[in-house]
Amino acid sequence: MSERHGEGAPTRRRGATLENAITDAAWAVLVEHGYNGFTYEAVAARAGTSKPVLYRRWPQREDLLIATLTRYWRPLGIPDTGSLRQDALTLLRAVNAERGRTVILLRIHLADYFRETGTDFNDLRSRLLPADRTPPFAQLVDRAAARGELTDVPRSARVVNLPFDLVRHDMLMTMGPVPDESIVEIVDTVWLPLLGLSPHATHAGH
Amino acid sequence: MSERHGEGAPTRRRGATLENAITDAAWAVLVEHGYNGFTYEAVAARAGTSKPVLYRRWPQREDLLIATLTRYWRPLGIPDTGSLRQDALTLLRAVNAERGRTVILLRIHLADYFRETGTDFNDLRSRLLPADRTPPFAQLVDRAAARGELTDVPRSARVVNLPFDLVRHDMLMTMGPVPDESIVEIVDTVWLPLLGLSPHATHAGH
DNA sequence: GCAATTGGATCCGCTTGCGTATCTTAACCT
DNA sequence: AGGTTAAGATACGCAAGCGGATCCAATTGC
Repeated sequence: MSERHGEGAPTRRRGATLENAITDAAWAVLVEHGYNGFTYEAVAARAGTSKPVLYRRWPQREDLLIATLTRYWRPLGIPDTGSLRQDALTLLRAVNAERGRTVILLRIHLADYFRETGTDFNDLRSRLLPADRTPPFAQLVDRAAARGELTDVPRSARVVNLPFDLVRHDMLMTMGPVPDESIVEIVDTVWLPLLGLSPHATHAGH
Repeated sequence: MSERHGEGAPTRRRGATLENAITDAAWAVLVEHGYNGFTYEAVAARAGTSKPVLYRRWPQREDLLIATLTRYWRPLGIPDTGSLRQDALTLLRAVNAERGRTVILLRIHLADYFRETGTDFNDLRSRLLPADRTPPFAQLVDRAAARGELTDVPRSARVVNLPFDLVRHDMLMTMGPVPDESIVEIVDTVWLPLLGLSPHATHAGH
């Protein structure tokens, strides 16, 4: 900004305030222009600062990328409503709301990054998340079995993670969040029947 | 190539021969470097020719892209083996083999193209394929119902297309073809049970 | 065999982003 | 208050790709 804003004293950000402003701008650029539009010039311009400020903190583009993603990637909270169906719906809605853009970003817009660095989505995830816990839906199913809502037979990961995969699939196809009816449909007409439950045999119908 | 090759007469391609060589090179560049690496210079170099040759034929980058994709996008053949399970396996294997790279390319590497042009995957598909026929899996299910293999109740598109979606999902996640066991698993442990069939109740087991 | 095409090499000016250096001055510390 | 830190503007040479123009010669059609 070479312009003075209004007549107020020129404001100059520092430290964490500045870093947050920059990673916010970086995120916006990433979402709007993809990894190849993710240039130091674009991020600096968007953040209202200049390239040297970025280079001083993140010498490599990858450093800036990681810092940006870290700010926007939160581990999912695992719901516990007492009903498998409600747990599933709640979790999928959270995924849809919180991760709608992130999933697109990671899987699609970062494809160039993965190719350039020779890395993989899993490499990136292990840099963002501490450990590999059991997948969210496996936790839901385990708890439902412990409650007696499901019989305690082994189930394939494919069936257990099916709703997650289908929602992710729809997000990738539409490049955005998924309508809520799709989530309900996936749970009620695909997943619960496969597990041997009918949607309304459980408590807490919809 | 300013080098002469061996001592043979310098060969100069023309017409269709040249165009095929160029679109082949363009495809290779697209697969290896994505849409942003899909430059006239890179394609020309790869094809062993020069930029003006490309510009003479395809003035816009999009023209070259469409010409390239057209060469590599074939409508799927719909199998008819007499058994729903075999039909499904055959179709999914064909998708996996023929479209493994294409799906990745279209969905992921062309994300930048879609954003830049403001277009959509469906826009592109309608430029590559003539009409929108009924989806492949709907045809399989209709035929199975006509044979009496399935009862003739209405089924949601979600359930009908489930195997296609799951294979596509796996291809997108692994950025490549899917192991054959996944295909069998999807059909036998997910789809057929959902349709009310057990994998081996039909003829022609695996 | 000769003339018309057209493939292929080379060069142009332009733009964008890179990564760094320099300089000012606002914001903070003690 | 005075000194230190670092934000932010500006400029740099470099490289890649763009979209053409120019030129030569290999191929083809007649």
